[in-house]
Amino acid sequence: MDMCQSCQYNMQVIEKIKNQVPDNELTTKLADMFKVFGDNTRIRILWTLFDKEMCVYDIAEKLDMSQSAISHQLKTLRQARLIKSRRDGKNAFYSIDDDHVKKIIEQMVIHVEE
Amino acid sequence: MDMCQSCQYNMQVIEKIKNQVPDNELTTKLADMFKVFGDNTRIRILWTLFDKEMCVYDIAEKLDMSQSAISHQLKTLRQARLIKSRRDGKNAFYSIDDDHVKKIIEQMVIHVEE
DNA sequence: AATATATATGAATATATGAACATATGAATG
DNA sequence: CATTCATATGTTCATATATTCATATATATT
Repeated sequence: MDMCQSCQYNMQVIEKIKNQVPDNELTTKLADMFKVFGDNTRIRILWTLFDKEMCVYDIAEKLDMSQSAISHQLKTLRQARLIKSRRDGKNAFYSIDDDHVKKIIEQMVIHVEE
Repeated sequence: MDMCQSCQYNMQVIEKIKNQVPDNELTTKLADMFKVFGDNTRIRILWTLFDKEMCVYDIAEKLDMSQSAISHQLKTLRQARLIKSRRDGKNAFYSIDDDHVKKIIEQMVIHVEE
């Protein structure tokens, strides 16, 4: 695949989106995905999972929030396929399911920090 | 500045955010910025402005929406400093105000397309 | 089987948001 | 200065969203 070695951009995709406004299907998909990132709790959950997988209780404790609130947001993130879960006994361990997640957040950090 | 030549990432920023979850101030800023991108109309407006500056009426016509709806969203985008405006007689011309905007959307396109 | 622990889920509530509508403002032109 | 054209804004309404609370489910332990 034609890919920039440094930044991992797919050059074909970049070429494709250069000029005209794409159809509503794509822009809606984009907006919906941005929405998933558009919540403080979800951003913090994702960040927590950058290092390593964690179980629900530990995420809740680390972020000082209720188990229920975290569980609800985990569901949202899972449905968006940004994270995945695995059962291990009583625990459910969650981890990042997509290489892009970190890059997407990094890009936004650069934007808000600069 | 220590910057990747290909992808324009600021390496210091990337280093900084590597490990722990940052304070709420940053994550809230991030989430709020993601929220601005998290709307179909705003994504389409930004895309429309990638090529060139445009006036409100032309944006509304191109996206087949009311002048009022577009104007409201332009305000949101302007407050987030993603676009800027200039008056020219009766018209207000809007244009992208930040180099990151395109990269941020591109990154998300890559995510949803792959 | 009964209990404890971890997680998920449904309902309710409060808040945020986007668009429509009506109207106001600003600038050019007769 | 009245009118027209372009844009901005305030209000209202319907919908979406995040959290809390109560409860259900799943797994392990005794």
